[in-house]
Amino acid sequence: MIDTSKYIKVINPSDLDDIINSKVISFDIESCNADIYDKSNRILSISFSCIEGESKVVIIRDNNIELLSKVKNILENVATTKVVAARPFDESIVKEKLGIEVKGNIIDVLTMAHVIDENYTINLENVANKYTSLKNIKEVAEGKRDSLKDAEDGLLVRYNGVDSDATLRCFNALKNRYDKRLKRYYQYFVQPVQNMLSEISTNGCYINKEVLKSNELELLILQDKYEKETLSFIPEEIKEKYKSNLKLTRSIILSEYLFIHEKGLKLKPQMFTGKTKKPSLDEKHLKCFSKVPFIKSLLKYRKVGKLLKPYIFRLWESIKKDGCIYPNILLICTVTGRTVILNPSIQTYPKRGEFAKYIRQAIETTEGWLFGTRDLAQSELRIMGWLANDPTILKALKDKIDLHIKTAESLGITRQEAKAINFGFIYAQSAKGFKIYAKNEYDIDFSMEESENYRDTFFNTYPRLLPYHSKLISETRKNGYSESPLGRRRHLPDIKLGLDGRRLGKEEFMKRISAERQAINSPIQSFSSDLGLIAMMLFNKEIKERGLSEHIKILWFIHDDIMFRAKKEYIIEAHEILRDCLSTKAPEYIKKYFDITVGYPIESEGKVGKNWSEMKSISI
DNA sequence: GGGGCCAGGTTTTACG
DNA sequence: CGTAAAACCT
Repeated sequence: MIDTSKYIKVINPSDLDDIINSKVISFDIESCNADIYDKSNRILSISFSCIEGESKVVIIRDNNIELLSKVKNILENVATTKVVAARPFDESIVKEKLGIEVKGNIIDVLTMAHVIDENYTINLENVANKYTSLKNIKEVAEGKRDSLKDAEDGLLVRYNGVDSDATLRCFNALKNRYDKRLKRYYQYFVQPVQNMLSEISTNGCYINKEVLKSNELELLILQDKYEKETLSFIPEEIKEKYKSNLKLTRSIILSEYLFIHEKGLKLKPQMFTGKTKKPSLDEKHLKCFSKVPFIKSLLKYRKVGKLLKPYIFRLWESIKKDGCIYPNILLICTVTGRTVILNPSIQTYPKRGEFAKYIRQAIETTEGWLFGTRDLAQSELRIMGWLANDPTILKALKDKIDLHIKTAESLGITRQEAKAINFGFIYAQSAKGFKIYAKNEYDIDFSMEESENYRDTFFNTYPRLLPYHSKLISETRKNGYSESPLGRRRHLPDIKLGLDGRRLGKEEFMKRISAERQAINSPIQSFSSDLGLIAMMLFNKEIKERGLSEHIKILWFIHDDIMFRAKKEYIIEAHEILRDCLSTKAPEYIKKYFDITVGYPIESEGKVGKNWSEMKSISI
């Protein structure tokens, strides 16, 4: 049982004196819901801890002015370090609902935990269970959490109190687990980037609802048309059999019509699903029969449906009262340090194909503003060439020869094919993997021998890649984790399977070679992402220092692409600043704080546009 | 003895 | 309710 006897409701401002006098405090907010920009949402209480096992909980819904001013003093005191769980929620909601700007160093214990071990679900309860003696903190809610709004003070105090207590205990436990290298990664990468992400989280992006509505209507009409058209091909016998729930999304109906039923198409399946070995129904396989009118129609129906449900309908849900979206950028989510964007999940928005414009047109700037994007040119290939010290890649970069063209020339294939080969082989794809890949992507049948030849030619062209792969694998085996140049770690226990000489079963063997490829990919992918984020952080800093905060607003980062909006008259300047942050300031920062010289030219390409559908390249 | 979709994600739907 | 498959992104 959790001892909640020292979680105390604050009555007088003086009850908070120990908090205001502490160097390190934790705090936690309870609100009606998780949506900061929801007008009906409000803060219920705020809890502080400065000693493990104790919490001071201020009930905000009582609206005690005297207490609120004390809370403001605490949160705005630059001299105290504030520890929270899950930035930037607490600081953002305090700013939005109470107008209080949290100042001083803000540290997120969930981030601290993720940097130590990226392989498990991060939430306060898990972290507390793993690192502290405070177990199962959800217990204090007595199994109910949905009605905190009307909960009696006692429950609110316990519920809120345990969170700030757990947060403080996690902080104390986790800081002892940081060695020098992790500390450096945290201090000079994680912390400043998280501060930047918190700052830009309030830079909304306008959505043109008229455009969205009319595109949606157009798609709904198309969807209806394709559905009727597709269904009309299916014979009555099959329709009758499934009449209780006749839908084109049901695999059983499609399979029966395509492959099985006497009155159906009787097609011979060529590709099968991974786990269950059923005839595949995905686009790739269906395209093998692209002459069949039913399949053409079905694929269109699917495309339109895909655009409507996850993209257009979900986008509506993300638009706030002011007509803007405020996407949530997560820094601690993926095992390699790539960011994830949610609400809406814009990093998956279609970019190519005839339907992409239906969603991207609605993401539009307001009058007088323009979007700018800048993406890192061939980021991961360049990083691989640098870290492997591969003479061919480094020379091509020096001579400004496109790396995909270089591969295309060496292997006697097109640039597009070379692109796929580059991305496959730099992360140690096998000849057999390549054979399957070439079949899937280009419908080219290579013999095993031809595939092996391509692989051999590739690695002869870039001779330092294989030795570098071996080095990464052996280092990861030794340490149990791979490490990026800046010090981000990826724990890969499976890489040690079979090293004791034990014969491995197929499954275990697959786990091991998968871990080996991950060991090769992780440091590269991680560094690429970190570099972009450092540049973004420096861009943000530069914007503030030049007094341009009202004219340039950073929006988000999609793996190698930074997106911002700027007033028309500042768009050129914004691009110039960001370009310099990427190619010059970021490597300077990395040299200064990590003592690493980035050994390849960092180049980026800029685009500008009124909406996200029609972005045009610019020569800056 | 050889095995093998390059890696990292989100969201939706159907199904047992 | 968890898993698999599908479709979208870098």
